[in-house]
Amino acid sequence: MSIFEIYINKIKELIKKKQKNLELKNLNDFKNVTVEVPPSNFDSDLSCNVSLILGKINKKNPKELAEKIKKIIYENLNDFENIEIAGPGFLNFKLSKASLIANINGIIKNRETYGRKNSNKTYNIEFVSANPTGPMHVGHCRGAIFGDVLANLLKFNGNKVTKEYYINDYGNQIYNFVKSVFLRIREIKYDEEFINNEDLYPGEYIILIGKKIIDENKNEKFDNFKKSFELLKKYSLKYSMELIKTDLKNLGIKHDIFFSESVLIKNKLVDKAVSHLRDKKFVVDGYLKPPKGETDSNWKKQKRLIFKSTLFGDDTDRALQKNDSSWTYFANDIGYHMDKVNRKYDYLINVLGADHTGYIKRITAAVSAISDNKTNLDCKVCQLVKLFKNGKPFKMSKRAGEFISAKDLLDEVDKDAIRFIMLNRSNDVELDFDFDKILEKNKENPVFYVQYSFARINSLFRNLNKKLDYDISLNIKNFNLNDIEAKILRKVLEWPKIVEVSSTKLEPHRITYYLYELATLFHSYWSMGNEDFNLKFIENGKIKREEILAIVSTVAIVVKRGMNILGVSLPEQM
RNA sequence: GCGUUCGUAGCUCAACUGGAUAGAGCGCCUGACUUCGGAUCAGGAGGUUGAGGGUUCAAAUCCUUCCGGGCGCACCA
Repeated sequence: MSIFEIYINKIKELIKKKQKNLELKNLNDFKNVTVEVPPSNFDSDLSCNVSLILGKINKKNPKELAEKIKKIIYENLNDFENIEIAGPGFLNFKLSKASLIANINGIIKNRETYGRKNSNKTYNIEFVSANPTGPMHVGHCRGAIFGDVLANLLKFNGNKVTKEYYINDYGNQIYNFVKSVFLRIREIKYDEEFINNEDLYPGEYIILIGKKIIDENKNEKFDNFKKSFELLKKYSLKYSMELIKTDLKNLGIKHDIFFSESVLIKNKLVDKAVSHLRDKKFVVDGYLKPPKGETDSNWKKQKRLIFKSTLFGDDTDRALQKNDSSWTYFANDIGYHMDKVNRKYDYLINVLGADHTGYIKRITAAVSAISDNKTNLDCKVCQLVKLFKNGKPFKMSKRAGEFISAKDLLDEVDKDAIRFIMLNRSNDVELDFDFDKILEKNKENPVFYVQYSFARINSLFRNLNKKLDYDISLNIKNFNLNDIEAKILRKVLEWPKIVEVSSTKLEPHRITYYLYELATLFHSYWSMGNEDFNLKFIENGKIKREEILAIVSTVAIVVKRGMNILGVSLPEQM
């Protein structure tokens, strides 16, 4: 349990017990009552808003109520050295030396699990799901890393997480992809010019795939597209998935399940899902309304199968069949999601690119319909990545087949830096990715800055001939923290809160920000010895005070836990 | 037009699902290297949180009307 949970529970219990003395009629289950980190300008470790909340529902002056609660806490708990009432009625607590020591010891003792928010749910995270028509590009990287770190985070808390990739290996795009490979093969084998048009994939990788296929099928003439189609499809998909899997591997990502759309269709999962929804009357024969703003000249009214997604909050009902009565992409996706629902996860998460925002309502509607509102699907959108080099943006042009691929990125920048930078923004904000900054070894590069703090801590321990997990013993009689040490410890105590919020909100960027802040405090602490010789850590080869090692150890522990979740390496020396 | 998302310091962004005096980095100005690794640090200037209205003890955060950018918008995937 985190320090915040421990004290919120203690305070609640105490107030419940003393409810009459406090003349509180209504506790309302302590809804919205929290223990938080106070703003940094207050010299306190913890802060509680209980008197503001209870004051309001009991129509009492919050400051007066706070005084009473403060008195009761003093009389019943001896964890605090000081309690202050601040602002409109916050209770600010300063922990006693004994409880500070207990906390530090607890962190050091439970270094592997410190910060964990215990939970044992099952999650399915679908992410990347890049079309198998070509290698991954930079935008996919962001979603890939986001999903992977989310998985790490949820696993850290004790949940079971399945990482899944949906392969869209069906439909027109695959036809065009295979055709492109065919035409490239004709080009190589028979010197026929490859004439690009909008439906085809011109990229260089298509040529490579073509060459590989030629090598593996020496006797095949490739004189008839129809005849060669199945063979070409098999190999083309295989090789392009290999490209994608290599990129993922180089980013440090491994999915548990690759789920194929064409297998889904072959196994009639779509038919099953649709008839399931038809039984519930959510799928009917009907007519779609023409899109608004469209003049009806192009609009053909046609009877088709329709999913009534408006019953579940969508803006319009959605077609499940095309004009030729084959399934739409959405229908297939319903089949896929029914399969996920049937696999009985507690939570489903889809990580999507910004261009799929418009798809969210209908797919969440579908999941609600399939599961009778029992399964919750959370769609997280990763916004665009904008690349910069030499201060200038580069553009990606899909038409010319020129885009910056994950491989291009990995060739220049190591995976640690890519992972950290991609998470250095909230997922719903566009991200500027600067090739130059990321290669620098200074403060402008946050990955380096955080790694460097850990390296410095290791260097300190090396100088003392001690190991990082050396058994620190603190003595209550002469335990004393200076201002910066108290500040650092408060930051370290905040770690469980960061884990909790990041995982409940599914926002891993909070971890990168936090680690940067922690590293800043640490570097500042480290450098104080430059200003004032008395603040140096070591004298005559020995540590001056045991508290220093304790504080620094807790920093190392948290940095390590954080970077593990981010999947970023943490060298002991740089 | 509809939906969705964002708008916070000169620039790029945070802000603990409503909290206290809105915080970082870059850039700008001023300082600290006989170093426990200066690959760093200390200090300063910089804000009507796009605009107006509302909800309340408390709003960048919730509601509402505008303004402005991104993305999407039958039968593609």
